[in-house]
Amino acid sequence: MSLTSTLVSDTRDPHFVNAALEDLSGVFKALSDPARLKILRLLADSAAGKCCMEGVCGCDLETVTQLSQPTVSHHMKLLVFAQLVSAEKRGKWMFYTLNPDGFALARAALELT
Amino acid sequence: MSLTSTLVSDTRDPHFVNAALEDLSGVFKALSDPARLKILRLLADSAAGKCCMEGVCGCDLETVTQLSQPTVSHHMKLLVFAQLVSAEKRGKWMFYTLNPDGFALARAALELT
DNA sequence: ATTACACATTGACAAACTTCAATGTGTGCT
DNA sequence: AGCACACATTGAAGTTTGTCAATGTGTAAT
Repeated sequence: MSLTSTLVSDTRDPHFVNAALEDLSGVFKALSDPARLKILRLLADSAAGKCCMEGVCGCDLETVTQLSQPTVSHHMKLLVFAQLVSAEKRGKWMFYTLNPDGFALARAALELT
Repeated sequence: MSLTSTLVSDTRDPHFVNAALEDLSGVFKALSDPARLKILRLLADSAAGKCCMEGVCGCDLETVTQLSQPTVSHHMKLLVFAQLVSAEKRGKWMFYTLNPDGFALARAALELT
């Protein structure tokens, strides 16, 4: 079952509720690290006002976050898995852009108040 | 600085940005555990349609989450600290209700897409 | 081919997290 | 006073997470 499919599932079905809870905790876990939040903010800022789907490459994220290359790679893997970020390989570089899917799931889950 | 004060701060001020990032990661961390998500969902459901500010007591949360009393107490402490939940002592019981502040902060942070 | 670069993976380690048993604190009842 | 109940705190065990050095993989240039 995909992450997004749980969004439109019958939330009274215990199976879907639990699945959604698992996916949700993964999304929020991905959001729960300062380094990853900084990365997301950078991706959001770089996306604004530029031409279509440019993205930010991994090596730039190393300099911004002051983290090692394996650590950045690890963080991006989590963000992509949580569908908060999309990754696209172009030549030697990986370009990252925000993925609305994870954000939509998180936002929907926060509609409790 | 309080959690909510960062909501209305100038987000271009690096000091406030970093403070907000720290608080944010705390809120999302509080949201990143399945047991705590289940608790929040229960609080939301119990709040709907009932008379003003009744709340759910801790002992009921033990039975719902199938967790020990110290574990539930630990989770509630985190949720209250993240301002996702408000706690009120009435007699022997602690009554918990959703706190909109933490949810508002989280929602505001997700407005990146 | 060789070199250089960007990224992924592995292994390891310290820190943080989740959980519970044991114990402490406060409240209300008899 | 004494007891029972609800919750908090402490201490400990097992798991997960964040981080980096070392190494592997793939791409583009010389």
